[in-house]
Amino acid sequence: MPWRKYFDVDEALERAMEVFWQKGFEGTSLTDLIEATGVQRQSLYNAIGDKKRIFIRSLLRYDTEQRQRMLSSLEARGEPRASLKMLFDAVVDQSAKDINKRGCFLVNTALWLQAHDDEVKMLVSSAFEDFHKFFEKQIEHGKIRGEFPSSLDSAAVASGLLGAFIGIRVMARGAAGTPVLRQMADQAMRLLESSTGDQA
Amino acid sequence: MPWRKYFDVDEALERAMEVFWQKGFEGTSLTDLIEATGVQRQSLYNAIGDKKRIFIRSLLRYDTEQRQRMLSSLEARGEPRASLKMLFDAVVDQSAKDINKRGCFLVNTALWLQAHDDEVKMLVSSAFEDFHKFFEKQIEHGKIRGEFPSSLDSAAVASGLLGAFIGIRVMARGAAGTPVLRQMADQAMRLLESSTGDQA
DNA sequence: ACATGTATTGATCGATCAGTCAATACAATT
DNA sequence: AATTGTATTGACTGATCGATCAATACATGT
Repeated sequence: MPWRKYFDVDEALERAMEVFWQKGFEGTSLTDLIEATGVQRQSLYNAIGDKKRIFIRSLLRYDTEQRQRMLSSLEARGEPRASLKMLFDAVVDQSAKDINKRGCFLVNTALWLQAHDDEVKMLVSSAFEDFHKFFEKQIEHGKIRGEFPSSLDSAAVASGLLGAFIGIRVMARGAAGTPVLRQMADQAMRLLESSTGDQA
Repeated sequence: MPWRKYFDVDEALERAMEVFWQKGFEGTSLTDLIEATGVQRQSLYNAIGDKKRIFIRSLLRYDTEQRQRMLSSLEARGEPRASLKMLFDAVVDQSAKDINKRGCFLVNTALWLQAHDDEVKMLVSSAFEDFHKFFEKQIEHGKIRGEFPSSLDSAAVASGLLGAFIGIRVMARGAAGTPVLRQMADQAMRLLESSTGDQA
């Protein structure tokens, strides 16, 4: 019967993800993917599919390995304020260290949703919805624990945090230095304090 | 002597800007530009330059006509709180109306700075610096006028506003609906209120 | 009316793109 | 060891990319 030995698809996807992450869909050629994965064209097609499919699989991998893993580990701590602070600190830290200035694969993709089909749009949108839900849940939990003022509009503040997060990720790609990113993160945390307008 | 009649370079740049704005540098082909401007290849090369040059001229045009015009008109009002509110309202409004979901040309470009050369990087960075300065000046002015609490860290809040602005612009490209954008804008305005942490 | 010299035009360049095909390599089954 | 059938390999497809060339069109200055 047939030859059953494959190259490691997961490993290839990991490499492909890194390339797409940094150079985007249009900026990445199949030649780039071949060089990065060490896998020949036809083998990629056989094992995964065409370029769009490789991209989606890569994005999916990022979503589960980076975003979901991060969020659920933070969720497990049970200390909303500390978790949110850790999240924003981690983003700034990560951006400062990232010499390639890759930012966030999901955010990078979100800016060019029009160029992609509905499958990618759904993936990105639901990832951001998930992100929003995470923020909202943390805020709700924090309000119960007395870490945040109960006057906060959890859903609205969650949107604010999401926006700030994305802003940081965009600026981290090269348009701003670490100090500004740090300020952005600090200001995001300020949204969790009660403000003079809340009582109105 | 020579034939002195040209096509309208400014008009061509306006059309080119619209295409680059929506599809990005890599997503736009010379054929796209020719169709959009109605100008032949060689004429574009003669009058403006190569694709990179057309892109830079388009981006420069956007920067002066959209960003600078908006900011200086807001600056002229002399009412910082109202101006900042108008800015964020305008962004949300504009995003809601924009059927093509173009977002902001500068933000779109900022996410792929690595693909561009230093000239583009400088252009985008200084545009964002300018944006930051605008926010900071408005906050400073508002503090003097008593519209904002003097306890605010103007530079830090300016970073927060810039981050929020960018976040809105990114999500407006398709990953979120108008209600979420509105929440983001409202939360940005909350950064201008005094919060419990300010006195620490 | 003629000469001048730039603007425009259409054809075309080599490079690269995503994707495919046919030949080969080789492990598993008999 | 011969057969079987998938994995791999490298050559190749037409399309499209940005950019250039040579020929033409034509307003201007004499």
